Parts: sequence; C-alpha cells; structure tokens
Amino acid sequence: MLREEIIIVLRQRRHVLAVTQEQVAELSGVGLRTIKEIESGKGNPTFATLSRIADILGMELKLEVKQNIN
Amino acid sequence: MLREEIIIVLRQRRHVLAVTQEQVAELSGVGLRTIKEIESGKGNPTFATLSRIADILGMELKLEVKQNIN
DNA sequence: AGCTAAAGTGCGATCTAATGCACTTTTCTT
DNA sequence: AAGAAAAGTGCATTAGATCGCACTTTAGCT
Repeated sequence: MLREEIIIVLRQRRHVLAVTQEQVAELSGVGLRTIKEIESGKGNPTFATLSRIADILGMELKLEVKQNIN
Repeated sequence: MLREEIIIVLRQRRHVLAVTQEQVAELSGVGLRTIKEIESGKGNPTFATLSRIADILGMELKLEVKQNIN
C-alpha cells in the first residue's frame, strides 16, 4: 500500500469506529498534532507511531511479498 | 506484525533473494547504515524508508483490520 | 586455520518526525 | 443560518531517524 492508501484506510477505519482524531491521540498516546499531520498527508510517520495508531483502531501493519495479480 | 517480526521477515526475504545489505542499500536508495540499524533491531524506520526497502524486495506494507483468530 | 565477505557499531553531523500552542478553516448538527 | 465540534495549519522546540566514515565482529569458504 502506498502512503496515500494508508492514510485513506486509517481515516476510513477511524470513521467506522466513530472516533475523533483527538480520541485517537489520547488512546494511542500519539500527539494530536502528529495524528493531524499524518491524516492530512503531511507526515512520514515512524513505524512505532503508525503501529500505535493502528493498534487502537484494531488494525495492524503487515509486511508481505507482493502478489502479482495481472 | 510487531517490529521484531518485520525485521525477521525483512531479513528472511533478503536471504531468499540472496542479496546483501549493501545491495539493498544501493537498490533502494536507503543508506547502508540505515539498513544495518533496522536489521539489527535498533531502528524505528519511517514509513518511507520501510517502503523503499520493501519495494526492492518485492514486498509491500499493508494496513489491515486485525483478524480475531481464537 | 586463514582469508574474505558480510554484518554490526561508536562517533558525529544533518535533517526531520513528534509535539504543544494558538489560531483558522471546514464540517457537522440543530 | 448559527453555533459547536472536528479537522487543518503556522511557528518553534526537542528528540530521534538518516547517513557516512572508519573500525570491529561474525559468518562462510577453501
């Protein structure tokens, strides 16, 4: 997934769970400013940061071999 | 996947492809020092860095909803 | 065992992610 | 339309990611 896709997925998931950026910040321990930057496409988050956010959204980061679908 | 798992997967994949850290560095454009730090468990790479490495290893980062397998 | 390639590390420089604060803009809800 | 809640942003600071260089350690090979 490209960075843009990650962002979209993050935001979608957050909306599904009906939580605000502020709540994500509080629950994940990541600064609100950082959440905002990531979701507005300005960030290049570290693995740790992304991981903490994914976590409280009930998601996870995976590293997989690319599937060659024609 | 936890950070440790990511590291293991990265290294395994690199071995399967039979490339050195140095080659990964050259091919991905990420500094050799950074590759070394990540693989030796000392790094907290950014999404961009991880992505570039994954890319040249024919892999990709994914963000998915956690599956609750008992 | 000896040699060589590959991997790990201490040090130091530079760049940028993470963060808070205050403010603006956008998106809702009524 | 008005008000409130949520999201976005400029600015400044701090912590840490990236990186090169030189050196050490480990792993593989003959």
